[in-house]
Amino acid sequence: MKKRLQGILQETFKSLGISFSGVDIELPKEESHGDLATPVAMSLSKTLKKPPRKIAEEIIHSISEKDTFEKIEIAGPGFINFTFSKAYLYSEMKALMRDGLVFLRSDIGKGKRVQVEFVSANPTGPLHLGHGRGAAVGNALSNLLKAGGYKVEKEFYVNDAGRQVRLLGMSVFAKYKQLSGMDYPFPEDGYRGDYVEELAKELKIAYEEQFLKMEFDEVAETFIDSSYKKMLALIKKDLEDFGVYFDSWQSERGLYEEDEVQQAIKDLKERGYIYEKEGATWFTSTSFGDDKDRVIIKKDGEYTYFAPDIAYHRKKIEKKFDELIDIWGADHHGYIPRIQAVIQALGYPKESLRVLLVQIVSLLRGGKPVQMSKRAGEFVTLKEVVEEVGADTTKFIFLTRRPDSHLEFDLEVAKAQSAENPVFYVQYANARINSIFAHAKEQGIDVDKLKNTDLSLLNTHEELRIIKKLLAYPMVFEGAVIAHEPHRITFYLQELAGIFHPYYHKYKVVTADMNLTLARLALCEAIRIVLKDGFEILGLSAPERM
RNA sequence: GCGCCUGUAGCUCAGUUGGAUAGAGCAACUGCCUUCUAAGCAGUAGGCCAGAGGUUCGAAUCCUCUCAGGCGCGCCA
Repeated sequence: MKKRLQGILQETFKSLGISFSGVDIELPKEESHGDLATPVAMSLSKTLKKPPRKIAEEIIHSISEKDTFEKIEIAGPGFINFTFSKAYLYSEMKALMRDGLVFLRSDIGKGKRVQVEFVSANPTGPLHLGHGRGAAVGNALSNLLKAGGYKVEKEFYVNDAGRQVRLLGMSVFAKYKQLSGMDYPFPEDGYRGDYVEELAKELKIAYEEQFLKMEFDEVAETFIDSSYKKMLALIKKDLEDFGVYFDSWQSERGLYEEDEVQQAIKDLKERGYIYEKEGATWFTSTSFGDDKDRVIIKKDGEYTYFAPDIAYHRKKIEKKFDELIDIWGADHHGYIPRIQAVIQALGYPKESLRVLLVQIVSLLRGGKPVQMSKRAGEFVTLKEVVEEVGADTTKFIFLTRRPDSHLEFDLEVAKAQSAENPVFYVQYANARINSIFAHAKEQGIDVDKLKNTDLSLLNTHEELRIIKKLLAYPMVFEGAVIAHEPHRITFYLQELAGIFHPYYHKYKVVTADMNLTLARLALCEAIRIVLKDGFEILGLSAPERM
């Protein structure tokens, strides 16, 4: 639809001798403003030194392919509003049904390789709701980009080295001793969740009392490794239950083992971005706009957490992806300048890495904040939320908001709404269509004949409105891919369902009039194709009956 | 103190990167099941887009300032 108009306008401009690249075409909000509109006459008014309406007139006058349109109007301060002819709409709808995804999606990525890194939670405890938001957004974004012609790799960075997993091991060790009645101090900032006790119990069963007399350092490896591995397995399981799968799990330890950390520092040193001061090793991130230089090797010889992060991003960028996307919790936004400094120090443009911030989720129950204290180990996990309100609902709530908006997730509202929840509203449209088809089959209608249906029988206002909405999908899709914004798809689906349900209520699809029935079934089929594509991108299920 | 994010209907949020008379869903009120699914439909009501300036044909959107909330500013991760 848009492409066609673009082509026509391009030609028109040529014949008028006006050079104008990238004609702005938009979907008007108001139905009376036609199917597509362009404000181009207004933008040209200054350079051409003519009033916009006059320019619009000239443009309209020079359009050769009048058959495509039912009418072309000048409106308001100089908009040109295009209303497509029915014949054109039917032919496009036919193309949609024939070509399916080829019609709906467009190849924006052109095979470009992009890596999306998300969740990357420390394997020291279960995922919480904030991770869930990252998971839902990262997954939908990956699907969206894939649908838009990118080759996408989804990666989870596993912090399996360093202080945090060690602390987990120590916590489990302390619990292990305490379980045997020993008076053993729990680490200062240790992990206190119930899962720590579970891990300790499992180790006690496996090793009985053989470590009781030992110090932590003697058994550190056993306790750390078995603990974080179990947590990681749990995280993986929770993500799978949430419908999120990764292509790659990059281990932080692996970076040390493969000498990547050392190499990365050496690399930066050779480039002249490393210096020693007060016994520590520093990276000159201020050369690239960071507030201060950052320590990468401490006075005591230990690496800071930043060192493996440097190595990790160096490794990523040297894999030569065309685009790197990191999805972080907004509380980490302060790290953006230093990571981008790394990117630049390694000789790549800042834009090679795109950091998408996902804002904090505050969890409420009945309007009251749910108290969460990580230190005391009291927090609601993603798993619990998914069990309580459902995976589709949870995802949908995340995907009906911009990632950078602060989000209030009220468990009661999410559940109480469940009867009239937007996600069900959209899924219900799909279920209804399935049910229509089931009914049609029962009536002995040959559902496979839809391809040759006479679509011109679809000429009520509601039907034309639906067809136009379907034909707008490629524009919405394209916009979503370019902007990297899956939530646009969510809103589109709600709008589509929002015109299907009234239609369903007002008209019967399966009637005695066979040709009309087939035409309406074709319309339903087209809706189903689009809904299904949207569900797939958002990672939602498409239940056949509800 | 500095930096980032946010501020739109009673509540939760959109607003097509600057377009036309700012939109949904909840909640409230009035109606609709003998029909392909009522997880639905029809209707009513709800707004100083936090505030003040500026930029221009045109601002919720861009710039400056103010106010409010959130989050960051370690040789912690």
